[in-house]
Amino acid sequence: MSRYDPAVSEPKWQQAWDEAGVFLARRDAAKPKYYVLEMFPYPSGRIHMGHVRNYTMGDVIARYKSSCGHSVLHPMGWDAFGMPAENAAMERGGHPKDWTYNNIADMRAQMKPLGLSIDWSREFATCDPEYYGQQQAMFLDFLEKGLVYRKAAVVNWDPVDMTVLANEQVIDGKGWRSGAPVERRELTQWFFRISDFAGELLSALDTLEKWPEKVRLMQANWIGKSRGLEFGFSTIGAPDGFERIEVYTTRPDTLLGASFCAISPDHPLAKQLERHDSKIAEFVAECRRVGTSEEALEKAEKKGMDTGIRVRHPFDTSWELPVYIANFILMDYGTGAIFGCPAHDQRDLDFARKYDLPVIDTFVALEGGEPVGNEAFVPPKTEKVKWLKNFAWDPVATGEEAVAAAIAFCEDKGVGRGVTNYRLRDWGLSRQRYWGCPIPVVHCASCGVVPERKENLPVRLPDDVSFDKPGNPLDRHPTWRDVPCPDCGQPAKRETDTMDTFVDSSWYYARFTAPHATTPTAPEDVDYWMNVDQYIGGIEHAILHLLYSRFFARAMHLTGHLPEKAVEPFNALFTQGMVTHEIYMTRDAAGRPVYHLPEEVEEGKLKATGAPVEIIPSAKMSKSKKNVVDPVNIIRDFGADTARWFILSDSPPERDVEWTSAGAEAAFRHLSRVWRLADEIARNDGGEAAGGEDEALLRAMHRAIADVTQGIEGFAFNTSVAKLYAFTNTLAKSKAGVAAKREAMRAMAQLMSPMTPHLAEEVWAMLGGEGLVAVAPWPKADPAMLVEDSVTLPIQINGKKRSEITVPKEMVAEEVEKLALADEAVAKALAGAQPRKVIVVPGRIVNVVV
RNA sequence: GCCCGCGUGGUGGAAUGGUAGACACAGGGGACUUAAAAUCCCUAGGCUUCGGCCGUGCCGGUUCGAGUCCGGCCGCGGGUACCA
Repeated sequence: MSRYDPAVSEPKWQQAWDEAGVFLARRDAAKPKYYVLEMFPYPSGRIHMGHVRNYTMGDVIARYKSSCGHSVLHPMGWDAFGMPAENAAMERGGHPKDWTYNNIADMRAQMKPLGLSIDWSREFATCDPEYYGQQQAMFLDFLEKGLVYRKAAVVNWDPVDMTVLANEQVIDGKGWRSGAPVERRELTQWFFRISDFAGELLSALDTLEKWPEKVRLMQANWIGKSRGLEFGFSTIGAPDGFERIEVYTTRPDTLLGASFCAISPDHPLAKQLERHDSKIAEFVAECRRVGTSEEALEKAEKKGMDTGIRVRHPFDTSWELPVYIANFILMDYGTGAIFGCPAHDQRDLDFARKYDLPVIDTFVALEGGEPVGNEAFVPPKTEKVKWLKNFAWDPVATGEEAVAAAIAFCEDKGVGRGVTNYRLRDWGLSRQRYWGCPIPVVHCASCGVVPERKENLPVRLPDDVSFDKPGNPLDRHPTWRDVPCPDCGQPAKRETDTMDTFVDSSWYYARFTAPHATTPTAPEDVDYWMNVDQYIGGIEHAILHLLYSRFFARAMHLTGHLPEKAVEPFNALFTQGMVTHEIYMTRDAAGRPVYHLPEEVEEGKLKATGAPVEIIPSAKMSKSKKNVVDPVNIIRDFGADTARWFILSDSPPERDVEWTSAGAEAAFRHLSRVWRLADEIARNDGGEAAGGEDEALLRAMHRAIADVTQGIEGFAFNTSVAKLYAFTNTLAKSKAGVAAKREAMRAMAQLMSPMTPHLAEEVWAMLGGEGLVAVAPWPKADPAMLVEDSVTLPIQINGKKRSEITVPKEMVAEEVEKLALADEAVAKALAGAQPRKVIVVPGRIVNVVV
């Protein structure tokens, strides 16, 4: 090779790694293990730069840990069930299974050239019957342990297509295909009892020290622990069976400011009323058209309707409050009914103003405070305020103290009880779709819901299905549905709902430890490999996927599939940012935007026509905006190492990174430069250095080892890259002798090997490195080579830098202070006066306060 | 709406509360070349009366010292339980 040619070099080294089997994960009692996992991809058919970024980061960690002497597990698989496969079948014909497996083959072929250190022998897809069969076995174990149950739940219903819609398929309250207004409909569905674990899932967050604080916070808020009061209003004029309305409130301290009671449109009382009252029926129907997502419900205009029913205030039976049905009350939270205190809650106040309800603002207020206008007064939780009116507590109390006192008072009076409530709801796993894991139960007219026998697993998806009609083809399958009851043998019907794809991704990490075991997990393998030491993926999974996985690991422990140590399956979590790109746009004759691929644009103009394009600032790469760069093209043009180097170089891993063609070219130029430098050093075998040059280079080398290692350990790959740039500059300019240069260049190869593994092998081989750099031990920085004799300190006057002095590293503070005060700039600033204060931070800074 | 982040030169970014702008991109200047490409070197926050002054989204606070900590805004992004 006479120049750096990744097209030749990269396949060569990939073959060498394969032949040496260096990425096969082996249980090795003599070594510490390290399990690094990137969130596995959905097989859309094309890899994108986000994948490249995710897997490159994982690869850096995997290769680095391997060099540090760990036995590394770094697997890859496919999150292969889900709606896109069914949509493709509906739009283009064909079968979801073929579409999915073809996509997997395509994506695997696109990924392999990246040179990732993946143990491909462990690959699986969640749609493999071998995988989902084990998932069904676990479902049956969960069922036996009471971790799964059935109840009625609300779904989005498209009345024209006669099918259930995902929230994503509801656009402005209408079905995405039919355009018909969506309705809410109740179905009996399966649920995991994740809410039973709410307290533990919350408290265990404290143990996840290597998780980002923001993720733990988001999960804690999602679980939403609250302490409140549950009590009953007795009703006047309500239908039989509704003598009381149970209410949950986190604000019992404001009970004396109550002015209305409101119930959810899905509350049993609302359902009862709508049967006999057309106006209520109309209003409730309107509420139900909003869809089921919390976002849609909360953003909708707050509306209510007076039912005509009244309730009595628990402290004063002559005090009557109206009962409204309100669209912002969620049936899933608390009891589906609230009381409103407009003076001290903004939403209640808006509601009260809208419907002309009383605002009782004399109850809680800061002394001398203004009466409530259109802004509610919410007492601070932890700050003491004076309560002008209260029923039991010290009038000077914090909001939290007042709540606790109010609960105690109510319990004492027998009008309610303090309860701990969680916002977290049980996890509904039923999906009315074909392309998912079948739920292994049978419905029998005489035996009820009967679990399938384990020896009959997997319950396979039938292949002969059609997608010419909307809805779940399993429902209309001629034979698959009809089976004998596993208990009594009478004709019965199989459950046609399949599982949420989040179930598939809630335990795949455990399956990777023994992907072909005939049980869900194998004890020796989970004992050795679990937990995942480093998990890497997008922040968009901060709540659902990660919370479900934490629940699942606990459930798997209770059913004997995971050891206790694995109930928190991910020791460390890293959430990466997105890959973004500028958007190039022109407009058609009608003024509508037309988007163009980056490769069709040059210097702000369309290559084909020369027409100028409008450049829209960087945004997440998406097909619809055409601001996508295909990794395959980058690898073709520059090689995988360039793609890897660039994606690691510019931005901190947790932030978004903007892909630019200029940046990619610069990365390629740098790698070429490193290659040339290595080539030059390898060819030059004569000459000795002038004195001191060798040491200077070797000091720089040890500095680079220390800094690059620190960058990798701290997930700051961009700073590792910057240090390697600097080290390259130093090496290129160095006048050191050949031996020192060779040593430095070999260190360069090793330090680069996690990021640009192919180039590193090439350079390593050029310089006579032994074996593969992929298996060479990680270099260690010599602490003696890192210390400097002297240090340059900035001198500040009143916090602004005015001068600097260079002093011996060990100089004591008093000496430094003396020298600093003698400095010309300082003397000038002082003008003969004494400084008020001198702050000397050893080794850092001197600040003179005048 | 609610929860969680993020905001630093023309651009991506660096900076244990301690010299803001490391490293790189784009730019400018130069060397080499018949020329170009490639490569190498130099330069570079803004303003300036050349004394300095101003600068990390905006406003305020804590501190000897704030990009960093606190409070309040603005903008953008993620999630919001059936997208994965």
